[in-house]
Amino acid sequence: MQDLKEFADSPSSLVKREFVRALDDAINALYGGLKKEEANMELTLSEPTELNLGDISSSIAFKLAKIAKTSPVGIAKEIAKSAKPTEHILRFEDANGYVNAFVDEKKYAELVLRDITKRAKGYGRSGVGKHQKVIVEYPSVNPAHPWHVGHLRNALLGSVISNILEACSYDVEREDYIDDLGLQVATALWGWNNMGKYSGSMKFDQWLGELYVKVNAEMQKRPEVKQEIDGLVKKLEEVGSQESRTGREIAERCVAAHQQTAFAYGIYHDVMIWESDIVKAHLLSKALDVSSEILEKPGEGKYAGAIIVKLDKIAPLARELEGSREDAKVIIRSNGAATYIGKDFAFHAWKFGLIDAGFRYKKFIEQPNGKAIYSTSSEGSSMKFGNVKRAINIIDIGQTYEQLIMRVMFSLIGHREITDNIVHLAYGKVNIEGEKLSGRAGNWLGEGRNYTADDLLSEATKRAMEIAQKSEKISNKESVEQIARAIALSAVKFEYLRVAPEKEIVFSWNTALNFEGNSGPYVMYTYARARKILARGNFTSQDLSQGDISEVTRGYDFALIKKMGEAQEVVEKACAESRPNVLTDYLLDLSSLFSKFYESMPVLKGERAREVRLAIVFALTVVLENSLSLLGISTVSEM
RNA sequence: GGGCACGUGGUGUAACUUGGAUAGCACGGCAGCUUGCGGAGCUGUUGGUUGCGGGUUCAAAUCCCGCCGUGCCCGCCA
Repeated sequence: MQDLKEFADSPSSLVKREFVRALDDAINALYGGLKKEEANMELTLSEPTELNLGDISSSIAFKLAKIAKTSPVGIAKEIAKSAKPTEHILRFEDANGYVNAFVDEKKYAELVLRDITKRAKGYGRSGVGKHQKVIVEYPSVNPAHPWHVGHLRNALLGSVISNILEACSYDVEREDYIDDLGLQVATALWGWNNMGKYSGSMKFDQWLGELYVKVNAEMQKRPEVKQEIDGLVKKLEEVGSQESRTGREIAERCVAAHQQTAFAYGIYHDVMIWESDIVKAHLLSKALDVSSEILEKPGEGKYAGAIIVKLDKIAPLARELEGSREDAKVIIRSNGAATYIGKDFAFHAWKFGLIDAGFRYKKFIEQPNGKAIYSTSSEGSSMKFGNVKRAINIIDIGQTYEQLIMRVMFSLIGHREITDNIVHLAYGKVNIEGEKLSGRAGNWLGEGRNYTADDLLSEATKRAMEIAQKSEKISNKESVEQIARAIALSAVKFEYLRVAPEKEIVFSWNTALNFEGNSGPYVMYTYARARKILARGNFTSQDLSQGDISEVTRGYDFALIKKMGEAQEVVEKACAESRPNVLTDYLLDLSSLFSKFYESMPVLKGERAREVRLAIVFALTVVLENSLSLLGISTVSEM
């Protein structure tokens, strides 16, 4: 287990703290009696709009001015005059009522460069998670068709958020919930029995998806098909039935195909939980036992025979539900089958260790990252999955209502802490050029409508190949394909991740295959250029000490250094908010600053500044590499 | 009927949680930069009453109230 002490202070937070202390001291000396406790000093901090205004800024004078009923300009002036320099802060100035600090660029550069070199791959990581156990659920695609471009968003978000949590010292369990008992699998099973034969010429999930679409079309023509499928849904739940065995087999083959997609995108898991194993473990009745106090079973009326939760119990804790058309939510149907909310509640009771499932697990497949995915199973051994402190569910925004009810139910049975620690990461839908992605209609696969995640990757790779083949910078032509693949992945991933999760995305080939501007390839390109400079300059990381730190100026070199000093705070922010776009923004900032540095400050011909600039370039490659790896994007040294 | 999310130049977006200096970036348009460490780049320029109207505040894209628009949800479907 990693020692959390090593994460004590990042360069940017260290300087912030010095700044805050200097301001505090100055304010106490000047206006000892003035109540400034109300103003949280941290929250007044920002970066000045221009480099020549300084490096850190505080708007504290505005708050004090209000209390003292004088002008902020005068207060800022006084504070700036009496604040004492610190180890890394040279001087203070006031401007427009702000108090600005000028960091000693030489000392700070040394601090940042040394920290990056020392921590290397660990640079940018944080200890805030304190090894708390958290389970992240994604993408939980029905095993009846391939992933489409919308499922990909879910999987990428889940995978990257897991990476970020891990970088913040959380102990992460990457979990995938497989509903092999639902209508979708029943539909596929009907097709399997009546319409199709798998020849092996196509990826299994693709084939199954097309079959699934055909069955739906058949259902429109012959209503009796729907009834047969409904019958299959029941049969699937019968432990030991022929249908349940075949259904699981089809689902497993489909999931194995999903995993090929996942691996191609560098998306991994630790454990899969199958609905059929949840049923076998009687998780539901155990969940009912612990929640019986809030459940009702009406003998008559609309909900006769079902087990329900009254919404008026929930509404006081979730005001969004007042005024709903319904007055209750069904947990168990009158036919005995659980609803989605019922299942999800039981599942979360397991996740938090409220009930024990006695699951057995077997190894499902060895992943390319060297770790196995375990799967619940009727055989195998017991393992320590679940029993977490926090659960993050990557589920689209349309399910907010259900997630809310499910979460609040825990408060009603006396587990407020569980409600508070189930995070519904509600992401916006991915639409395709004017229409919705519809699983049922299957408007995203087959016959020229290639919107599967596999289609996207092969299209992106094709496009990257065209560009990479023309590149004169790639010395080893045999690596062109591998490089093109890395570039294609970066383009697609970056494009998905740069948009805030809650926003809807209209999928378009043009933006998904963006290789310029705010894009993954742009960041990779920056990295490749930096690497080339290091190679030409024969730089090895031990040379860091040879750099003459006094050659650092207040130009783009220092701007870049400052940005690099923020890495850990950026990762912590991305983690706290579950927003990978915080990281993509950071990478673009870094890349853009490096480009400016590169254009204006020669490294190899930098004369006396050569060594320290090489060190800056090296530091940049480390920070880029670390940040990109959290996004699941790999680097190449030429492209 | 109720609720949720979104609304920022022609387009895609950042900043909204925690109010703060000239609303940042990219695409597109226009004009430039390569016998220079990699032009997938850089520089300049064009284009915004931050959906509308009020309010709070020294200060509002950000907070509050009321509207409008778009999408989604409120099922014994998952």
